[in-house]
Amino acid sequence: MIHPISPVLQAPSDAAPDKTIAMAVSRAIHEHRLAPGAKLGEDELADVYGVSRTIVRAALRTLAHEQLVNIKRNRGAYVAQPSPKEAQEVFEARELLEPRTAREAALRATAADVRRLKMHIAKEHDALDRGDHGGALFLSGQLHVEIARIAAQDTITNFIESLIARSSLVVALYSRRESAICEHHAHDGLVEIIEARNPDEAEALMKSHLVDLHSALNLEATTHAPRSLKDVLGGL
Amino acid sequence: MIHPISPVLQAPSDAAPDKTIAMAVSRAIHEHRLAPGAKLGEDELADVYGVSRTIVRAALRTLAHEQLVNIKRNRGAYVAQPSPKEAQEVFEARELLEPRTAREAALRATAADVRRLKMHIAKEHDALDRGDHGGALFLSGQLHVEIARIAAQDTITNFIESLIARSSLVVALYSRRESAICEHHAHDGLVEIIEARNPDEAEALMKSHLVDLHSALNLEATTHAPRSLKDVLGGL
DNA sequence: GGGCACAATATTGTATACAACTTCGCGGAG
DNA sequence: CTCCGCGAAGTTGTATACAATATTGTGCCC
Repeated sequence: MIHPISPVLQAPSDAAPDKTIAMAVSRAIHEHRLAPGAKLGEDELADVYGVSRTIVRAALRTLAHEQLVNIKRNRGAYVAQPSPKEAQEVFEARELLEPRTAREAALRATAADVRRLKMHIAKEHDALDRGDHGGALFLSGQLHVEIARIAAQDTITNFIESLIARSSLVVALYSRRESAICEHHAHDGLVEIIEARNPDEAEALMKSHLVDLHSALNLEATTHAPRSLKDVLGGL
Repeated sequence: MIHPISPVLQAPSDAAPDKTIAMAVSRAIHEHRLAPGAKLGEDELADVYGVSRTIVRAALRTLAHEQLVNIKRNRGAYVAQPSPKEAQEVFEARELLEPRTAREAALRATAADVRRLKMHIAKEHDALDRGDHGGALFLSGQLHVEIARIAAQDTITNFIESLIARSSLVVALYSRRESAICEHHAHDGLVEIIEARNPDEAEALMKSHLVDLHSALNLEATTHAPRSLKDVLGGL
């Protein structure tokens, strides 16, 4: 079976243009080039990508459905700012879904799958070495998607994709450690265990990996409210 | 906290018109008034709802994202026809998510919540008594959403909503018993246990309820392929 | 009579024009 | 000086016009 979704989050050039734009913006969010709260003006985007607002609106709608973007009627689209509660929920959901997919992946992974995962990790290391922080962040999330994909449960994989995209926003808002990227050794370990076809350990390791990530967040409602301008500059 | 989503799947009249249409179509699918595979012409819908194609297209896009509708580029939108594999996945995902929400609901349900659930069941019975098969089918699914809502995990609730919508299509395609609606006694039992604040039993009962539903399906790939015309009339 | 090519029709995709709404700035009244 | 209201500018929402693509129908050729 051929994976229906492009593994690099890049639309083929002959695809629907709105999907191309949605992916480009999505990627910019993943890589923390677009901060939570950033305004996404329609004319501006239309100009950047050389299409009409019609297309841009379709793309924004897609992103809104994935909860990466907030569309306020008559007031425009903004990169989403998950509340602490939402952030909590995203990770709880991941902790529910991903251990299961890790287990399934350990059961089903082919040699080719494992090869792909290893290549993925190599790219991740490479990006970090090159100082491409954004790229590493993005790839780090995508590894989780790749693992879910091996489990061959498209429905759950789609959920996970959506959760990982939102995790990017959560990390941008609430990460307390500077580099809250998945530590590489964690990912190395995961892939090794999948290669070893050890479902129980894969499940457990994924769970603990997610708990680690979760606990690296600072979700105190008091410190980080959904950062509005008033809030940021309120002291003055 | 006020529930942000309308519990009756009906958009307020002052809301965005595309959401109104999306909900109307969604409901028609829920109630099996729109069969899987039905073509959803843009002009036709625009005419029915008295809006321009712009709005209709937005609505169709929303439905496509929920996987209730399949949009084939340049060829139109059709009510989705989940494959047996997809059907399987939908129920597996439900079996993973819903027992958890049932547990949580049993822990958190207020008296008002329980009252709402009971009223919901009453409406369900009522619809059946009136012979409103479609309405009963719809309400039956919505009860699961209501329970998820009590768990107050919006992220997971959204997933479940999406899964239940798709379940409607799955039932339309693969149900082997005539009335594959959740049996009322099953729902009665669920609500009772939630009222009794018994999380363990709630979790177990939801799980077995879903397994029941799942096993009422005939997912043999040979018998029910995604019904295309060729397939239906192939014998001639 | 069957099959293929081409024209006619219908439907979807995109851009643009216009309407509605929000926001910002100005000016006057208190 | 502050506050309210009004108007201008800018942005989003919707409808429509046009372009591109798929589908259907017709007629010619074999």
